Amino acid sequence: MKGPVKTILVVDDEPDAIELVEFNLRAAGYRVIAAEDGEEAIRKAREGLPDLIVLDVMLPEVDGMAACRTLKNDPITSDIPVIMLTAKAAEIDRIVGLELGADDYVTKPFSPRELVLRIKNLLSRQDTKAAPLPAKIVVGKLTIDSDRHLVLVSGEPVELTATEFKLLSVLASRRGRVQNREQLLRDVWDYDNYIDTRTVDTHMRRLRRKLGAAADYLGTVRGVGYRFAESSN
Amino acid sequence: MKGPVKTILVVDDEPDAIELVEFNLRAAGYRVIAAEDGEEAIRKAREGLPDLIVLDVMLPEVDGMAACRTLKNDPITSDIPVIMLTAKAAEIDRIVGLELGADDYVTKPFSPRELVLRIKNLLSRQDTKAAPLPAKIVVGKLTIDSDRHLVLVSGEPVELTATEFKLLSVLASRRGRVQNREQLLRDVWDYDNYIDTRTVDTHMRRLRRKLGAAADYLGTVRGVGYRFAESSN
DNA sequence: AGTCGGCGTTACGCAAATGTAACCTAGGCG
DNA sequence: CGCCTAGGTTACATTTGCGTAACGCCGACT
Repeated sequence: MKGPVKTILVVDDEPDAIELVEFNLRAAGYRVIAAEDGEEAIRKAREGLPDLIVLDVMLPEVDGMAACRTLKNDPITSDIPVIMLTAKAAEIDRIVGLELGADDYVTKPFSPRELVLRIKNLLSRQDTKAAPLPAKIVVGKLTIDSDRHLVLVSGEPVELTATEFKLLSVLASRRGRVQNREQLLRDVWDYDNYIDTRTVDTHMRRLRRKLGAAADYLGTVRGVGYRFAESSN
Repeated sequence: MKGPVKTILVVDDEPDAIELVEFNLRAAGYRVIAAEDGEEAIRKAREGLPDLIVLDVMLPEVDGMAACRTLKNDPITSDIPVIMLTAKAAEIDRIVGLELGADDYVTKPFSPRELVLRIKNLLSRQDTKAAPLPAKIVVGKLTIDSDRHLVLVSGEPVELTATEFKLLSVLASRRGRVQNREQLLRDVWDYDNYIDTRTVDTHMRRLRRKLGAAADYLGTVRGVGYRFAESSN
């Protein structure tokens, strides 16, 4: 399933840099719009509502950091992921400290490949974050009803704890897509970052045991994460 | 405000009929999935969870009426409005008499325009179903009469305070669905936000004690909230 | 003023749920 | 064939959530 074409707003004051990035993003299948200073960037972000913004730190007029802060404070644009381009790695710490709300950082010079990867990463995260968990999910002999907080396997109710239920719901709602442990910790444990990733394994184990016959749906993708699939093996 | 695209499941064994309906519904902005017999219809309804079902009365295998009854008896699909297609107007009375639970009837041949109008009508009704508290709720040995502010357990009146009564009513009116403490505070205590969520627990305790034998209906879903259910344990 | 019932809060203890660590198993690679 | 790593499995200490009871405030009624 292929989503609609994503639009990226690229902001840099050097035409050469713009051209390079633009060329590579187009090649990767994105639509690109460009801006050359912070003011233009904010205007185009508000008007074009791009799916992601690549923003150079150093800009004439309104500089990149100020632009980032403005974008993130404006409810219209605050959900758009921002990748900041910095000249020196050392700058990143300082920028992060300012809590501008940028979502990722890339140091110049960067390989176009790396930038595209980071963009993909951020966009996919955005996709999965947006969709709220559906109220009911029915797959084969498994039924998940969020309203009633009820799980049925072949019609028989199964008792799950709150965490187990949420884990199952998140996996099932992303049917077929592999979720790595970090994603699961983020989505099930709500940004509670100080939890060991192996904890996910333990809960998967508990889930599988309780689901019995329906445990087949919970597949492991070695080295990557877990996935909800109809035919797992 | 434009909601998400609605999905309609169309069930008919004549490909021509499906095609006609499908074309017109698509034109009206709906997503359409199709099924050709009752069994397929039930399966696709459970898995696809469409927002509405258009169901022909005459079908091979499991016929339309049986399918309708099955759909309406299954908690997963029972909320989905069903429009039945019948060949003769005279049939409608008979079908209504069977109390299948269908929400509307359209006789063949029908104008696509008419069908679309009825669909819109049913869907909008679905959206605005903000369910006010019903006047009377009777579940097993428990009777709640809002008008008289009266609760009976196995025919015996039970004295409840105003808060207890409202809490019980709200829970009972959402039978089966789990309500978290915030929801209960909102609906029972009317937006009085400065109340500790643990207060809900205390009132649940008082309610349970007063209800005695009927306290079984009040289930706890650990980590989530409370639920009114017929079989709690 | 004094009493009383209803309500929100707080304290406490038990049991379920949870996170972690340790050990075991199996798949992938040389 | 044996190592190595990722994940399965198990056990356990800790944490959390809730039932329960007791307290104190407040308004109504006497």
